[in-house]
Amino acid sequence: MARPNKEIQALLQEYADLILITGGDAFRARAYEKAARAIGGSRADVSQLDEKGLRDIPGVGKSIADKVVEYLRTGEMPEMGEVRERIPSGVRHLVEIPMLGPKKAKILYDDLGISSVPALREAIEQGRLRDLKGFGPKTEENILHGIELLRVAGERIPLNVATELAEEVVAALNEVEGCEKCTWAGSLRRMRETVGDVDILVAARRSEPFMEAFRALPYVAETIAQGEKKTSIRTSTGTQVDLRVVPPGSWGAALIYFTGSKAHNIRLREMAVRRRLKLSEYGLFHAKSGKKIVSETEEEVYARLDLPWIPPTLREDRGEIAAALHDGPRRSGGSRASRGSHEAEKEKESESADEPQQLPELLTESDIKGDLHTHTNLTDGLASLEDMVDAAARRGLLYYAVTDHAPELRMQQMTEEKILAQRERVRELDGKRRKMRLLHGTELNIGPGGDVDWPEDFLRDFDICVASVHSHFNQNRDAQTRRLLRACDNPRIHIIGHPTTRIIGKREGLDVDLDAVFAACARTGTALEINAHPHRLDLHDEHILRAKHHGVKFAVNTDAHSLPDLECLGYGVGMAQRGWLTADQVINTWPLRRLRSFLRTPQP
DNA sequence: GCCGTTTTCGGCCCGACTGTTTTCAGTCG
Repeated sequence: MARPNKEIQALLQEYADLILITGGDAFRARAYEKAARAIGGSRADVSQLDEKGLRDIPGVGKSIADKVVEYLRTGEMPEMGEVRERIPSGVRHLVEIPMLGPKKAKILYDDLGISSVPALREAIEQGRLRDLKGFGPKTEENILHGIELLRVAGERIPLNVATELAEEVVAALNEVEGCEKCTWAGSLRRMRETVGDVDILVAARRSEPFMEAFRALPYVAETIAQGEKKTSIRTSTGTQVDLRVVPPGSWGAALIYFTGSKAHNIRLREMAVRRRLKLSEYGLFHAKSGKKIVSETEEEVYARLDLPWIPPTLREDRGEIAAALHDGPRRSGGSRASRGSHEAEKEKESESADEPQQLPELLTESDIKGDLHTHTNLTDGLASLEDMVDAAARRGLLYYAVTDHAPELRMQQMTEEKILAQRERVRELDGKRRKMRLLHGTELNIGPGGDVDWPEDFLRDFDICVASVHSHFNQNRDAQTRRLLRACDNPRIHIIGHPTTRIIGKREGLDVDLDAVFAACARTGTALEINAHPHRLDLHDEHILRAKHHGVKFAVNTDAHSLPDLECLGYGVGMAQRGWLTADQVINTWPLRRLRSFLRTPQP
């Protein structure tokens, strides 16, 4: 997505936050927030738009359009400068703490002069919040917990942010003369749900031009370390990026080494040692002579260790080595390793895994035929039905479900009339965009007792029903579990959306007996969503691995609320891969006929 | 600050929950 959009979005959002913190008009703040979201979600590159074009974006009026034009022209927004001078930037970080909003942040700053998260923690520890109006012991406790959540998440960045950054760095370094190969490695390549720092690997004969180009990137704020083989920088948004340049002949070994995980690498090195070899980022060598054996591609290195190539998303030391040994090196062309040592290895590695299994034929993004959870501006989406459908069709989907929010999510003001009118329009558009077929559905709200919004006979006429928890996050474990089990038992519900409802770094998942839910899903034929939104990624890999054992089916959905959201599918696929899923276990890889039959089958 | 077929002023998603209070403010979705 266009970088200026994100920049403007952040700027307007910051301005909205500051309006609230200074006690300004809440509606004015909301207007900025809305405009920020609309610009962030807009397909058009705002830096290419004039005032008129900007005002065509819903929620952007004359005042905001003028400010944006001014900012794009001069790099400044005068109003912002003024308010920034009055409010230290740290005060704004206070509202990033869950449970702490602008009103409380203002009190903390006005009465106690607290202008940073560490200062707030200190003030709580010193008991200085005790006589502040509206702050009790429970609030203190919640704030401390919120700070902890923030700290844990704050050191890591969301997968999409890291991906966008890595794409830019790789694109820039690919332009440097002498670049033979360039890609990202590390936890980003393994598609972990959050990323601590971004690792970039280049294959080239000379490293200096790359180090130089790297340090000169426009968003580099500081150089942390610089040398011949490695340079580390920090971006203006605080993310560390490491660049390693290796000789082209070492590419494969280096890519394995820098992709990790550490545990996976240790296992590989142990296997090398048992073969009287030595594995490093420069290659696989004879231990005694130091003579290089292989190092050019990942496949070669794995094969020489009697393994097929292992997909990066599996390299977490969760049994993938044992599974790969089970398969042997055949897939990658094979080697002439001695039979005896191979068999011994299998046994040894199998001991450490719970049960020997084969490497799965992993789900890939191209296996996904449709998206089964999406929104439009009929509720809280940013784009119209027509635009969402067009964009989905352009992405090559064969089918697409429109599932706007049901009435219990009251802020969306859904009614039967509205959803029926939408259904008519969906029927008209069905098959009209690159022959993509449309399903009309809804995202129901699972109430505190497990009931859902609309009556049974109204639900029957939807092609598909996703049901999700949007409220009452703090019920006790028993109640929460009963609630979800009741939803699983509802024959009208096909998919449980974002099953744990966690928001990465913001909100923990529900306290619920997930194994009971997984078992119920398997029993009733209710699919579990793998929500691809980078802030959710829910279920996550470990849950998927557990659910899979129960025999559950999954749906990898974007939950798109805007056109760019449709592009997030790959993050969900990454999570599914980390959960060792094959295409057949994911219902939206199925042909439409099979999917429809699954949706129609009355559940026991 | 934005918006409009009930409009150019006066609304602005609205209800629930939590923790603080003693009738309500702040936060969330």
